[in-house]
Amino acid sequence: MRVLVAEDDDRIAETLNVSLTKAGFSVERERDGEAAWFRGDSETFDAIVLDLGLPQMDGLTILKRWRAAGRLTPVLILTARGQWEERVDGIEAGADDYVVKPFHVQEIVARLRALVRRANGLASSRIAFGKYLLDLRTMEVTADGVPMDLTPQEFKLVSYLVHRRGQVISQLEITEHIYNQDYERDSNAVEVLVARVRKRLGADVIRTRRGFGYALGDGY
Amino acid sequence: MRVLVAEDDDRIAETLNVSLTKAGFSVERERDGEAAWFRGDSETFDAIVLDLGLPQMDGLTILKRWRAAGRLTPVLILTARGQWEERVDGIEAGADDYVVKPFHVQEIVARLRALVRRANGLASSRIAFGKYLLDLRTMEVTADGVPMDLTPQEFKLVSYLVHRRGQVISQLEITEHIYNQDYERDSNAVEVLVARVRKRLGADVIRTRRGFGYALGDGY
DNA sequence: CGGTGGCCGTCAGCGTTCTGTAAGCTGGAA
DNA sequence: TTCCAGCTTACAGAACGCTGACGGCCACCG
Repeated sequence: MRVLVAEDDDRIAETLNVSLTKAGFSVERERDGEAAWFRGDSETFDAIVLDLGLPQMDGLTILKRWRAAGRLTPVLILTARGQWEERVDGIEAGADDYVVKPFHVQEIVARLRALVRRANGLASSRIAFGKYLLDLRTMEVTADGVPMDLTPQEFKLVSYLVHRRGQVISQLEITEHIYNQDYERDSNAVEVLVARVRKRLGADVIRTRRGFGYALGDGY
Repeated sequence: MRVLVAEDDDRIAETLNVSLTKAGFSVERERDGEAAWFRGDSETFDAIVLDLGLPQMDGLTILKRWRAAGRLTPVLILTARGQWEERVDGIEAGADDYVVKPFHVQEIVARLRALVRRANGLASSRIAFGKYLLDLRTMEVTADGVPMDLTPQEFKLVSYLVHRRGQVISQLEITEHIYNQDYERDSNAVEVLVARVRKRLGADVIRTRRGFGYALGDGY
């Protein structure tokens, strides 16, 4: 497990380094924002610990850039006590978790483990597709942070397609997965639903494979 | 906050039940190991108090199974005085904290609160959200030092939402975590409760995500 | 012991939003 | 051109959540 620690305070960084190493992570460290952004953008880590108050480039900016570039590496944010707006901003910018300073190192370790597990397992709580971000925690699909206001059924459909990205899925399969068992065989409910999603997210999001079913559009 | 107490001794269990309930937890209890394991595996609790000496299935086994299955619920272990090895084993098996019998109930309460807080990434027992301050010890919500006089149920709701800030929580989840097991399936108790909290703290505090559930409002 | 007040779940009614259905239309494939 | 899978639109019933009123329950108090 490779972790990037982006933290300018030497004392904190050293504490993290010791504990994380002991916990079996291999730790890389950067002290300024620009360097941190570059490494996070060009290398692959299993998780990143990101202090919001970095010199050169602000932590939030870094995070947003990564997310905009489609980097899905789990990010744990370090924020000063009581800066709750920062936390909210951080989450909206795409942080997967945050910890308030001063913190217990054990906590960071535990949370990093959880993040990595979640990211490796099937269930990451945030999935990017095209310009959209699907968040299972908030049950939201956003484009650049703007919520798309999907209804429950619409969300289910998108969510299902995204989870099976790259595959063509028949109407029957869709029906079975997003409806209860008491569905009507001959019903155009799915077609209508697809139309509704297209109206919200754009016609390209769902591609029709006439005679076979539907799939996420190219580039999604 | 929903807590599972896995304890075979009726007297101890009852003591815990009373104190934890008074402290704002909703308590579920199991007396034997197998039942405890099953419930901890299949339901979600915010914390678990686990006696190591349970009939049917040993506490350590239970804990290991939960951890092996990826259950991250904070677990506080009850262990007999002087059983030093048990404690070590417990920690290695994935316990988050332990208390030695005989114990002061206050200590359990305090430690449980700390566990729940830590599990949710909150450092202090006083948590700010928006202009409000939530104090878990006094069970009070204040705005600029002015108490908002929430009733116990109202406080539970707010507290739960704050602990899970950033997530959308379904009515079912809310019911499960702030009421005891004997809840009515079809009841609008939660809706009414939400309305009452909004009347006190302002309509924005709780956002409705129609068809999904509730979440703390933007900026909280 | 009876009265009072606060808490809280239930209920009925209402407005809003969601969603499946139906009916007619479109467009791609053969 | 024909045909049919899929699209579009309108609509009505269902689902959802909000509100105000009510009453049971319990603690407190005279």
